[in-house]
Amino acid sequence: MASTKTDAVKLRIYRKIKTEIISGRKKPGERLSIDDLKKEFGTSVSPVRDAFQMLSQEDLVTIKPRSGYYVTKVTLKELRDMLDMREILELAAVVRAAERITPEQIKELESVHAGYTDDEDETYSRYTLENQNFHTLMAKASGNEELARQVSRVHDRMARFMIIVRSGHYMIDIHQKLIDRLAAHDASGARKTLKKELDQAKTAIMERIMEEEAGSWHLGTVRE
Amino acid sequence: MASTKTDAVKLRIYRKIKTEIISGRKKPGERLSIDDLKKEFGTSVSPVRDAFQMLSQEDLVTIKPRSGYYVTKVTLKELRDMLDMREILELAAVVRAAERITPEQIKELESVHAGYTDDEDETYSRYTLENQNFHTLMAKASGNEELARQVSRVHDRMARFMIIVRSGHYMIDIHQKLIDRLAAHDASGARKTLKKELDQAKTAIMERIMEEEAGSWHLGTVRE
DNA sequence: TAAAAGGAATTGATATATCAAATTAAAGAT
DNA sequence: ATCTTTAATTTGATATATCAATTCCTTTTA
Repeated sequence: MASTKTDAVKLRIYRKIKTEIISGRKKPGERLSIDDLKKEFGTSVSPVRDAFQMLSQEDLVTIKPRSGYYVTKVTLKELRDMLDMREILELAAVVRAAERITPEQIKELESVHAGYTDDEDETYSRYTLENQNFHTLMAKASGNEELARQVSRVHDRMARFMIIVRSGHYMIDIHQKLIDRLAAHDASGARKTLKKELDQAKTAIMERIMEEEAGSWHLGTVRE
Repeated sequence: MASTKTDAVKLRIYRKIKTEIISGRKKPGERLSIDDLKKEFGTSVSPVRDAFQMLSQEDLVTIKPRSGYYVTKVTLKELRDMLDMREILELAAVVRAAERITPEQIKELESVHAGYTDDEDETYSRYTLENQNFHTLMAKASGNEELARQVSRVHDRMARFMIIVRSGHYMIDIHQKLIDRLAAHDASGARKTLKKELDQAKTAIMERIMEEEAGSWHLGTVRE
């Protein structure tokens, strides 16, 4: 996953900006300057523009023609739509995965899952990343690559709102149960378990948003 | 939808190539030359590259770095995945649409549907376009804009394989019934009706593909 | 003082130039 | 004659230059 010397410059720039947006370091509404990036990477405008163009296609960057590039703002409505999308895609994926998952794929899920601990010192972003990893792997086990890619995409766009519910080992327990149900090829059990996790996550996200951003139209927007 | 003078050049180029790919005029595997496009539009390389970059993000164009831009090839597996995706997305959409569709949206669906006739003289592409339009409108009625966009995207990628089953007024009947069920806010009825249409379309597509492209790895690929 | 108009500065879009990789064709060896 | 190696050509990637729009600040006027 790391950048190699064969990678085009635009891909390195693309990854850098994407990480900054997903992690929340670059706030919605914030301007992304071509000039800054080209200086940072010691390149010209072309690769930077290519990178922005790609990110805009993923809805992470919004282009205001002849004006500038901005981190895409997310409205409450859009967040709801994304959470709904997540449910549609992941529930479809888990049912298919339960039918056809292989022992190797179970092992992969377990190895990602083993990375979790309930250690409070662990960084927030590490949990989010591993969680995203877990869910993407599950989607891949569905056998539908397009479905897996869409799951990953939705997670990317929601990453900065993702709240990992870890109270009382909740996450660890539920992921473990999900692995068990998948290994037993129990589709409806796996579906029910995942639904519980998704509901929990949705509630946590919406509650925190409502508290923190009450009265504000956009979410996580940069103050100007 | 037509290009206006305020549109950036890259958008006009983007639309042109997209139409050519979706309609099947540009065949999978076919090379798309920057030089040709820039001459055709009387511009320089920059807008053409931007357009290609956008299309590659939608999986309509594949970039081979330092080599060229090609119309994305579609394997049988990928077509299956897309048909599966279509089912996942559209079934989720129709259930939501049945719950919340407005009289205005019903009217919109009816007006698109009224465009259908069983006239054999009508062009194939007109049917495909109207069908895509109908299904996108339905997805929009779900209230989830992200869902609607994904439905539209999947239709774009599958457009050249779409076979409208019109024998015995089948399409007309089923779309009419779908409108009826939506208007009655009958979610399970609407779902069942749509499922029937999707199954029919899937079977028709797979059967024709199997016949016409038997023994070939890729679908609709340009002979070289 | 505030609003509007005009102009300067910033910045992205497009055009042109240069560079490097990849493909293809040609030449030589087996 | 065919396969391999190498050189030439094609073509995309990147860099630089120019153009045009937008933004923001200043100045003027009500």
